[in-house]
Amino acid sequence: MNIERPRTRIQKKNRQAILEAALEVFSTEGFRGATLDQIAQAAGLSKPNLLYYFPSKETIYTELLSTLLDKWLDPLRALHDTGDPVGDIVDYAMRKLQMSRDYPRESRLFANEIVQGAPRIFDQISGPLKDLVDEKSRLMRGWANDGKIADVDPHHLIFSIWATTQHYADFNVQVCAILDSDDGAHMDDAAAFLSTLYTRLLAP
Amino acid sequence: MNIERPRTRIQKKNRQAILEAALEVFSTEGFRGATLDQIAQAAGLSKPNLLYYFPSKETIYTELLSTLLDKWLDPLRALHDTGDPVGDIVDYAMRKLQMSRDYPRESRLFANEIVQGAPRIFDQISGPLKDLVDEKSRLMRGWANDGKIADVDPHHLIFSIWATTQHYADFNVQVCAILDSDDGAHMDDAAAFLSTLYTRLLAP
DNA sequence: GTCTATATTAAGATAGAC
DNA sequence: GTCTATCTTAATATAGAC
Repeated sequence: MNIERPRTRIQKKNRQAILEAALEVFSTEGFRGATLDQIAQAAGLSKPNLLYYFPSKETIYTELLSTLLDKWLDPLRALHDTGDPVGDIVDYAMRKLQMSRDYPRESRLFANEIVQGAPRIFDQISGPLKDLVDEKSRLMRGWANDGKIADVDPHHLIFSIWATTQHYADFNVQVCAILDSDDGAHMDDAAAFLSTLYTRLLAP
Repeated sequence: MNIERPRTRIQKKNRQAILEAALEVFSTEGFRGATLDQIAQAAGLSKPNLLYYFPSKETIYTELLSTLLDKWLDPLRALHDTGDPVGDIVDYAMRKLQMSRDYPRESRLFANEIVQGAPRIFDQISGPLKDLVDEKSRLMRGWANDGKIADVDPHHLIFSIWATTQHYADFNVQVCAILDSDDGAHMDDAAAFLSTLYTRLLAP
């Protein structure tokens, strides 16, 4: 307790390097497709050394998933009443689109997991995630009852915002191929389109 | 050439059983996650017998992908001018939603492939798929120029229709968990929501 | 904490009998 | 066409020296 422990600093640095490398590999290969060799190489460590920091491949993966889910839900948590409900919801969609632009690997990590049936994160989806969605759905329901936004199903509205924004991360290869566009060059067009889409839908 | 060849009938039946089993397994496990053991068992064949019909795991997978992509694009091909452009586009979205309801495994097969960078189907995306999308985008651009639909970016409109409809197949586990709903019980609500979404967007 | 070497499975694919 | 047996490789994980 008297002097600093440099070992801890090294540990933190290596753990971070591993999680960063694991995000890179898991997000493009999925859980089964990723190998510890790939992750170790990307992290600049040997495979046994990697397993010194995490007991198993599964542990790395689940730690990644649950850590990132929290960050992933920040935009939805931030949704609240500022006096302009339509603007609040459109802003939420824009923040989600920003997340897809800035953190596409996180988005693809979740996409891989959910598409394959959420075998390792189902509890967090049916628990905390569902609770948050239900809470924000009640908020939107209230706006609809007050005539502040159009009367649409809040759950399906949230699904559509997730789908349309995450599409630019999860299906990025397809989007770029069809638009003949580099990564992210089309994001301003996407923002304009989605802003129009949800503004017209929600106008009371 | 004189009498029928029962071997051919057996071959066709087994090939079909293998492709059906492979669709089931690949769509939930992804290419790397799926094993020939799983596919063989699901098809009711031994593993060597399976490899008598297809030379490799990769062959099964790519044959599935390219066969199904064709069927998958039928709704978009069917999009044409009937005199009611807004209705035509909404109908397209409804047909796509039907596909997600009726063929969720096909949707997840493609989702797995695209999310992971489309390593085995990229050529068909940047070729035939892009051509079809560009053609239908020109059609919609014409409608917008004639004032028959609102002036929105056709490519991003198509992306949003894909995203919102396929979401109900690809992220089905999450949708069901959040809605506390069984498979497909919410599809009518989804149809109503999406119909409203695109009708309001496109009204000139 | 990090390494080399290795144990242990699992999985794609083949050989060869029937 | 179908099977049993097997080859081969790759991948997770561990042992044990340093």
